[in-house]
Amino acid sequence: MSGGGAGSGRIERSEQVERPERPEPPGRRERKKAATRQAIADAALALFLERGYDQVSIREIADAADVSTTTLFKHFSGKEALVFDEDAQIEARLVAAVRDREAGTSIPQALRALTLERLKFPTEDEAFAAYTRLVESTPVLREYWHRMWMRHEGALAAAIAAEVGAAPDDAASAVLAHFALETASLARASKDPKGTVDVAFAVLESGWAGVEAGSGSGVGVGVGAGG
Amino acid sequence: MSGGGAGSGRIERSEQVERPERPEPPGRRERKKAATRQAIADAALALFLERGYDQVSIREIADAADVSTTTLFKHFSGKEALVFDEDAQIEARLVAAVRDREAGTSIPQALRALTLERLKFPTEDEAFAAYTRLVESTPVLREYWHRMWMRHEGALAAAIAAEVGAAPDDAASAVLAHFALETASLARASKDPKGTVDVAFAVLESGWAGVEAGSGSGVGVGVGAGG
DNA sequence: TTTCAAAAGTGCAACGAGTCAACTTTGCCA
DNA sequence: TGGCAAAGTTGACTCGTTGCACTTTTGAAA
Repeated sequence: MSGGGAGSGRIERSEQVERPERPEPPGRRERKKAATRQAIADAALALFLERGYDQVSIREIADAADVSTTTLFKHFSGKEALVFDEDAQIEARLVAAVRDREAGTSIPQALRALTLERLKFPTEDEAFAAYTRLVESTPVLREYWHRMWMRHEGALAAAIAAEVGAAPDDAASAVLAHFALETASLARASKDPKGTVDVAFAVLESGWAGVEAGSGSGVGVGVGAGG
Repeated sequence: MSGGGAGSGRIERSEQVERPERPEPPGRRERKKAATRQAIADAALALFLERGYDQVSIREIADAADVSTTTLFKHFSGKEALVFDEDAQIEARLVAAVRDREAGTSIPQALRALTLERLKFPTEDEAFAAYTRLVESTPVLREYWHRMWMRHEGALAAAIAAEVGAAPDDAASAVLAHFALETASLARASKDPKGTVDVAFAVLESGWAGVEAGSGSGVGVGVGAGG
């Protein structure tokens, strides 16, 4: 699920949405390149959904997309990457959730909201549900997703530190960032995701209030959303 | 670092310690089997330390130990496993730390002590330091260690739940177990491991006190539970 | 327009990890 | 001693991934 809400998951390939970021590819070359990439991704997802991730080989995907395996790996860093889009906006949304939160909202509360939003997936959309099932049921894909998600740990920690006026490598901010991000995986593995998220952020909420109050230079500890 | 204190790391192969668990192998057969396993592990570690993990192939290790690759994989589940011992006692120590803690010691406090003990490694022992360096500098080995470590999450969560009289699948206990175990990895990546452990468990300490008190229904945090 | 070199795309063959299916050796025990 | 089962061997095979060489495209100079 690389794109919970607005859209960035690989599943979107089937919806012909016009991305505002790249309205029209500049040159003929880039357009062809994008088409090749899309053909590979489409073939891969179709085969994965049909027979399961482990039952499909790279060579089969390359054949289905009518390219060589070398070309496939020029477009995607590995087999797992065939399932996910890059989704550069994840990090921006995490940082924004912390920086632009409303007054009176604590940092853990803001992160809780974003985590819940990301866990919520519409079971109505059968195609998306199938995609989710594929990722959830394949350990290597779950781990890849987890790595992608945790890659933003540093940026989130820095955003939190900036918000409370601490050094960029502040330990407490790093701890909060790590635990908050980990909550998504924890909840996903739980049989009551929402309840787990609530409990986790309840712990972080009161725990964070404690360490923040006792942190060295007491900058405006309140919720005053700077920025 | 699969064996911080008393000993269970693969590095022990060089110290001829007599393990109380298996004082003397029963038959010649099992002794030979253990010897083969040890020869493979020794050859692997020696080569890894000499040239680096990625620069050594399975076949080289098998050759050095004078066995076939098939035999090697009969003894070890994969290349990463060549570096770590099974270490079944980790889980026992985690559960014991929670169950047998002294009166007046909170569960997070007990887990903090165990985490700190596990992070502390003697830099005096050059062989062990080299082993640590190998694991730390090889991403795939770090990840493998993390997976090994987190595998005990369920058992720890159950122990915590039992201790506070909650159901075995209690969400709060699962959250505490997960966060407490994650702290080890978080601290290892930090430039001030001990400080990070202190901050992380400070968060968990006060956070846990909050949810434990309010367990049952509404957690004492007024976050608008939409949904 | 022609020419040409760099860049980008492509394909083949190969490498390393890991598996599989037969077959041989070896310890164990009746 | 004979026979069973575990341990080990061999060789070929699959699969993800990469290096190398070859072809096409592109942009700029002549």
